[in-house]
Amino acid sequence: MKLTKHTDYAFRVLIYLAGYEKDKLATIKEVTEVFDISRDHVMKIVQKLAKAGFVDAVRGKFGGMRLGRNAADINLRDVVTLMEVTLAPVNCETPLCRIAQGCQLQAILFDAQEMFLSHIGQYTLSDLVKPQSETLYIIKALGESFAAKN
Amino acid sequence: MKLTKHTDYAFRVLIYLAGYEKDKLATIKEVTEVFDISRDHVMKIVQKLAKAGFVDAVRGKFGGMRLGRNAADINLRDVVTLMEVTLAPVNCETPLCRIAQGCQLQAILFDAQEMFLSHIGQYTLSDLVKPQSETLYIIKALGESFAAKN
DNA sequence: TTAATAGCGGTATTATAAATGCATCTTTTG
DNA sequence: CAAAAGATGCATTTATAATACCGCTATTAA
Repeated sequence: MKLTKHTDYAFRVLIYLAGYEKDKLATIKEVTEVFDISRDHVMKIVQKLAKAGFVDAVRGKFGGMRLGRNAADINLRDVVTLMEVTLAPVNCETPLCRIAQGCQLQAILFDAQEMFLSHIGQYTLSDLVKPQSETLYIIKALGESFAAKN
Repeated sequence: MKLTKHTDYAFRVLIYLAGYEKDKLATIKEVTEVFDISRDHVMKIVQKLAKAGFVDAVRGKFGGMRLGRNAADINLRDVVTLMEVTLAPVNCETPLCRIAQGCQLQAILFDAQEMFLSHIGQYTLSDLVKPQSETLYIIKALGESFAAKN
């Protein structure tokens, strides 16, 4: 049930970017410092998000990243399925479970997983960073405090 | 999202016991051999199940175990919550996430988890081992083949 | 045309937690 | 009291997530 930190961090990055003015670029360094995660780690996550089109990464001096599409078009389910390597709740195949054939539990667990995912699928990034929200306020403050130091 | 093998194995043990005649005892050894899991491992799982009342463990010679209550009274959600140590999809507290305060994602993920659990909660062990089911047939066969060898 | 900035990507290492194994105990019955 | 069977604590191994390292490529300004 527990999601990996990759997924967790991916959400943090996306939320942070969603709080930025559209088209303004945030650097890896900024995200790294704001969330206190290692540069390399943020790098991997951003690359994955970039490949999936959730963020645009701009190389070179004055480069950085921004959302690759509108926050309202970034479905949270898609982020989870992108970041999580193993989603299956159980592995009945290797090694093969002696009672796998005809086992009713598999279907129940997979349906439950689908319930989990489809609930998340009801939301987009824009639901996490609403106009007057506390989250937006906090992000702005973090961004400003970073800008002041640099 | 992935459940631990402890949970997986707990289900296998319960399913196996549910296929037994009521009050007839199965030994750890039998479960061990039938599912090809180590004795020590099965032990741990059975002990946890016993403490929760899902199985009755009978010590001493001619001991063994049986279901601690009717299969229809063993809710699958309770089994999962018993066996899984960490159910929380994310940990926003340690270390504290900079945007935890007012974060909408937490609620969404926890609600999704609740969706997962409540779907499982709609079923009991009796749904996994129905009277004419393939599962019951397989269990019986496995039990007989074990008995023949011992 | 080079220095500085910033993202890319493969590989290696470390940390954590799950999975497993070991040793020794108690309980029950013939 | 011996054999069978479960109880329990601790140690070890393994898997995988998390992190770090290193050299690369792209872009821009002096």
